[in-house]
Amino acid sequence: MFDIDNYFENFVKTNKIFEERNILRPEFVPKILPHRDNQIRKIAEIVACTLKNSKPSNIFIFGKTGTGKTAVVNYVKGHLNIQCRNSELPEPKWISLNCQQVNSSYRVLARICNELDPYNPVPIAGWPIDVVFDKLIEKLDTYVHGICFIILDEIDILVKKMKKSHDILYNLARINSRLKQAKVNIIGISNVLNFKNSLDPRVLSSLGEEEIVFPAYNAQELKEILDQRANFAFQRGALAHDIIPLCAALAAKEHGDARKALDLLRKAGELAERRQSPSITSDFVYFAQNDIEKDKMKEYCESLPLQSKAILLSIYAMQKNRAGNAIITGDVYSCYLELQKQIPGLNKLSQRRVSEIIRELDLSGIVNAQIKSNGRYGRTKFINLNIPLEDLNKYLLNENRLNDLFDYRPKCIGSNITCFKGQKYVKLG
DNA sequence: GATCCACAGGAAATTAAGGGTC
DNA sequence: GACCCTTAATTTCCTGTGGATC
Repeated sequence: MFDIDNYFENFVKTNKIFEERNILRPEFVPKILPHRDNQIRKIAEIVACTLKNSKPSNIFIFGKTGTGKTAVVNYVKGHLNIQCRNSELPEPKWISLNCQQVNSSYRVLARICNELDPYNPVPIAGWPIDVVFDKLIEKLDTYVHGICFIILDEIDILVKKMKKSHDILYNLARINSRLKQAKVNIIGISNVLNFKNSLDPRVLSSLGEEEIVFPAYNAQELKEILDQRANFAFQRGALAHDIIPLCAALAAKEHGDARKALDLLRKAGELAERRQSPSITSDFVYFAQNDIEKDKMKEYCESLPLQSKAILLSIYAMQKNRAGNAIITGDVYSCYLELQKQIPGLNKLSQRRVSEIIRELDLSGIVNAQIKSNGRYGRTKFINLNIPLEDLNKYLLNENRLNDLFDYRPKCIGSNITCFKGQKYVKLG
């Protein structure tokens, strides 16, 4: 039996690992941002005209996740605000939106309005979009006495999701011609390097006046970033000498993601602390890496809608019972139709939608769906689970409606015939 | 080289839901 | 309560794909 009192007593006695763990969190902005001098200088040069009360050019910032885009913008923002205060100029207004959460034209406009005037909020739905736009102009002129920077983080998601967002971005980029007093500057941030190609040329010419690319960090740069933070985050002697190079090397393998490197280091520290180890060793880093991956998968599976869980369960059932046969989209759909009848309150989806959900599962990394052509036997996805069956079983356990179906043996698996649109076909081997 | 299969996936249409105004 | 608006989810329709087979 676990001796909880003894554990707590030992926990207090063992050496502290962390001095200040928040320093390792991604939202922490350090006083110095290593290897981002060029980008800081470029943004500073563009926004400096704010100090002469002129509107800076709109900016597009590109770079993969964890390359310091948001941190650099926040860094410049802090310094520009201080400079404005020192020069007795009105401080610019900064409105930051993450387009993953605020992902429709209406919501973007409404959110900006509500940031400017939280006491008279625009409703979350119901108004015609041009009315919201007029309201935005009114609020900008009322509440902004200088420059208003609108930061659209992950702007590519907004554009990908909505055709109408092109119009809104175009209108936002040209909003200054309708403003009497305020001036608006747009900073678009994207993780997708070729995102520009998907933009309407009108939007691109008005919005992308300046472009800044954030390259990925290499292992040496990541090591220096980790060194800088670790000095303040950990107790002296808590880190073995090889830990930071190891974390940097593991993160560098994944397109130089500093956020991932910091996460890995923090998680390794937390594991060492929980195991009451006096220091962090490389084993804790590997455990942490494994834990981060598992946590991501678990969180992803648990947050899936019921339909996606049912499709995942169909792939699970096929893989468990397939006896060496390949799993293709048609099989998964047949199995899904069998399961759907047994899950209360679950509507039947079309094969088109099921195919789309399989694609989403593939993008998330939980399954591997590779398109292959079998000549005259057609072209389809060959699907495999990317995680062990027992792990998926655990991740889906929180969905009560699926609990009785983990041992389900699909009827379609017993025959070599599959049905589609009323026609029978011989299955692939 | 033409044909065929089993989808893949883009685009448009449809439906339902949530909220507003009058 | 009727009607309008936006959005999200899904369906329907359609064209494209790539390699085995004819």
